[in-house]
Amino acid sequence: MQQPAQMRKKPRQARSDATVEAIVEAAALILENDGEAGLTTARIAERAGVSIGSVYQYFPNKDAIVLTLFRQEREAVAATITQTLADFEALPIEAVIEATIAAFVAYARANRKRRRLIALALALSIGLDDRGFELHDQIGALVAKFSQHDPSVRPLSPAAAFVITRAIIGTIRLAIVENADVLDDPEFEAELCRLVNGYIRA
Amino acid sequence: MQQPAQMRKKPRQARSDATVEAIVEAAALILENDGEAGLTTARIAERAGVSIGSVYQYFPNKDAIVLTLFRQEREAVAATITQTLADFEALPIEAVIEATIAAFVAYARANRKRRRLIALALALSIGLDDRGFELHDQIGALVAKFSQHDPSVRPLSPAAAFVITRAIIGTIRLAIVENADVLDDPEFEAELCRLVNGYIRA
Amino acid sequence: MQQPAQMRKKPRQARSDATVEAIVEAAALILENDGEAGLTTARIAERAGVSIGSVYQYFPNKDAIVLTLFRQEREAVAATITQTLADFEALPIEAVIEATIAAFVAYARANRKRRRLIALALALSIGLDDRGFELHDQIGALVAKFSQHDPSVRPLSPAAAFVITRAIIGTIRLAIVENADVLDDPEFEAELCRLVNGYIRA
Amino acid sequence: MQQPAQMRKKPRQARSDATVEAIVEAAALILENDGEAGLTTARIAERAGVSIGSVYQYFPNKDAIVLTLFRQEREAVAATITQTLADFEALPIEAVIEATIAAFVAYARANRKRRRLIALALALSIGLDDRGFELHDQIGALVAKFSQHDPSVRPLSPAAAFVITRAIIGTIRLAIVENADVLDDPEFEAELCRLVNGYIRA
DNA sequence: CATGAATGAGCTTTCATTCAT
DNA sequence: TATGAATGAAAGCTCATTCAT
Repeated sequence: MQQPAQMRKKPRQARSDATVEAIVEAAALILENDGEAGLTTARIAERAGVSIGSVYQYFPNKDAIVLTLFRQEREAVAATITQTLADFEALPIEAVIEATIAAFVAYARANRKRRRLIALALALSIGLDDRGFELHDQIGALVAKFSQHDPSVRPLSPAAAFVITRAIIGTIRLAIVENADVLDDPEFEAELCRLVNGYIRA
Repeated sequence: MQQPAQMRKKPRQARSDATVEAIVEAAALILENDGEAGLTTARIAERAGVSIGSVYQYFPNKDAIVLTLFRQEREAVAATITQTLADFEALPIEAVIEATIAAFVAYARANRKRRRLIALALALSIGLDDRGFELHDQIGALVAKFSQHDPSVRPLSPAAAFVITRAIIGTIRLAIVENADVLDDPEFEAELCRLVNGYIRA
Repeated sequence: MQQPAQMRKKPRQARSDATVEAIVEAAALILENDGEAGLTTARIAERAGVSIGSVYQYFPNKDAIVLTLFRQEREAVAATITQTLADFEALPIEAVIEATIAAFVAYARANRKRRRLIALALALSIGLDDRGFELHDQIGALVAKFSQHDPSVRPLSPAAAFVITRAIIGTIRLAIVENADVLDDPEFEAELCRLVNGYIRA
Repeated sequence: MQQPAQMRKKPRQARSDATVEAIVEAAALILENDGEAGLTTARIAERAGVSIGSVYQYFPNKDAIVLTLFRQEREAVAATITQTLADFEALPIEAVIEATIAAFVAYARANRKRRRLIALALALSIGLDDRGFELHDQIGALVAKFSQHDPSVRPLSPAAAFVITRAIIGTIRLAIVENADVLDDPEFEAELCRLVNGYIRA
C-alpha cells in the first residue's frame, strides 16, 4: 500500500477488459460483505476467478484496484446526475431540483449495500485526486445559471454553493452510512427538496 | 480490527491515568499525521513514551484505543453543544441556531487537523454504538420544543428532523474532510444559519 | 523458562507457608482446567489471591512452581505406596500385590481430573531430577525380598524389574491419559494383579 | 495452540511436496534437540530452508505441523506392526508375540532419539483423534483370534485387552522416555514376551 | 499471458520478570 | 514484605508482491 499509481497497462482486448472488470467487481463485493479488513489481494483474485499473478498483470498494486473502484462509482453517480440535469434543462428549477434529488436518492437506495464502500471512500477521500468535486461545481453552476433568469433564485456565493451542495450530499451519505430507514421514506426526498428550495430563494 | 471492547483495567493511580491519556493522545497524533495506515501499536507506544506492554495493560487491543479516541472526540463535541443549548435556552430560536452553528464551526476549526480522524470515525461509524446519535436527537428535540411556542416554526416529522440535523453535521464534516478554506469564511456560518432558518419555517 | 532452580527462600512463617501452598495449588487447578497453555504467572497469582510480586518472592521463576507441584504429586503417590507396603509387610505376596495395585488405582481414580498434569509431568520428565524413579526401585526391592523367602517367586533381573514396574505404572498412566472408563471397572485391578502374579512366578 | 486443523492446501507440484516434508522433518529435528520450547515457527522455517510464509502456505498454524508429525510417526509404527502381524499370521502365537514385541522394540530403538516427541505425543494425546487406538484394537483382536483355536489362550475381556496392550506400549514408551539402557538389553524383549505369555495363558 | 509457490517485512499480542513505591 | 505498573523480547501469523515455470 504505497504509491497508488494508475494502471499498469491499458488492456485492449475484450478478454483483458473482462478480467479487469472481474477484479474490480470482486473487490467491490468483498468490500461490501467483509469491509476493508477482508479485502486482500488473494481473496480478490479468488473471487474474480483469476490468479494473483493476473491481478498484478493489470494493476500495479492493491491500492490501484480500490482507486479504480472508487472512480467507477463516482463516475456512475456523476453520469446519472449529468444526464438528469441535461434531460431537465429547459424545465423550471423546482422540477430540476426534484429530479436531481430523486436521482441521488435512487442511486443511494440502489447502492445501499455499498455503504461500507462509500464510508471507506470518504475516509480515503483525502489523498484522492480532486476530480470528485467536479460534481459539486456542476451543481453550483446550475444554480448560478438559474439565478440569472429567475429573480426568485438568489445568486449563490462560493460559501453558499458549498453549503447547499454539501448539505445534499452529506445528508444522503449519512443516511446510507447510518443505514437509516429514512432512505425508503418518500418524505425524505420531499424534505430534501424543501431544504434546497428554501435555501436558494432570495 | 475485531472485538473492540472497552478497557482492560481501571487505572487507579495518577501514573496510570497519565499513561492512558498519553496512549490515546499518541494515537490521535499519529492518525492525524499519517492516517490509519501509520497507526501501529508499536508506534503508539513509542510516541506515548511507554512500552508496548503498557499499552496492553490498559487496552485489550488496538481497536479499543481507537474506540476510546472516538468516544473522547464525540463527547467533546457533545459537551460543547449541550452547553451552548443550555446557555441560550431562553433566547429566541434564531439566537439558539446561531450559537449552535457557531459552536459546531468553532469546534471544527479547532480540530481541523483532526480531519483524518473524523473521516475515519465516519467510515467506522458502522459498528460503533448508538450513542453517537444522541446529539441528533437532542437537536431534533430542541426544534420540536420551539415549534410548540413559535407558530412560525413548523413541527418537524422524523424525516425532516433527520434531514436538518444531518445537513448541518454533514456539511461541516465535509468542510473538514475536504480541508476547505470555507471553514474560515465568516459567511460559512451565516449560510448554515440561513439553511436552517429557511428550513424550519412553516 | 530457563534455569529452574529450587526455591528462592525457605519460608519459615505460617503465613509464608500458606502463600506458597496457595500458589502451588492455584497452579494445579489452572493446569487441570485449562492445560499448560493457560498456566501464566499472572493467573497463578490471581487464583492464589496474591500479587505477582509475591509469587516471585517465593519462587525464582515459573518453572520452579511447576517443579514443586510435580514433586508434591510424586511424593503423594510415593507416600501412599510406601505406607501400603509397610502395612502389608508381613502378609503373603499376593496380598501385597493386591494392596499395592489397589493403592495405585485408587490414587489414579482420585486424581483422574489431573490427567493433564500427569501427562505434562511425563512430557517434562526429561530434565527433572531422577528422584522420580525411587519408587520403581522400591517396588523392585520388594519383589526381590519376597523371592528370597518364597521359592515360587523368581528373582528378578534388572530388565525384569524394569518391565514389571513400568508395565504397572505405564498401564495406569495410559488409563488416566486416555480417560478410559476401564479405570472404574473393578476387573481392571484384578487384571493388573493377574499380570503381576503371572509374571513374577518362577 | 488451538484449533489444530489439517492442512491448508493440497500441494500438487513435486516442489510443494518437498517443502511440506522439509517442514515436518525440521519440526521433528527441533523437537528432538531442543524440546517443545524450542519449537518456534521461525526456527522450523529456517531449519526447513524455507520462509515462514511458505510454512503458512501449507499449514494453518503451528499445531497442524505437530499434528502431522504425530500422525506420521503413528502411521509408521502401525505399518510396521501390521506388517509383522500379517507376516506371521500362520505361525503359533508365541512366534507372533515374539515378532510383534521385536518389531516394537526395534522401532523404539531406531527412534530412541525421538523420545521427546513421543513424550510430547503422550502429553498431547488428549485431543488427538481416536485413530491412535486402532493399534490397540488390532492387537486385542489378534489375541481373541488365537484364543478361539488354542485352548491354552484364554479369551480376553475388554479390561484384560486394555491391560495387556497398554502394558506393552506403556513399558516401551517409558523405556524410551527414561532413556533407559534396558532398551539395548536383549533380555528386555525376552521379558516383555514373558509378560505377555504369562498373561494370556488360561 | 497465466499461474501460484515463495518471500519476508512487519504486524498484533503475550507474558515472564523487574523494581519503584 | 507486598504490590502491581512497567518492561520488552519474542512469538505466531498475515499478506502485498515477485518471479520461475
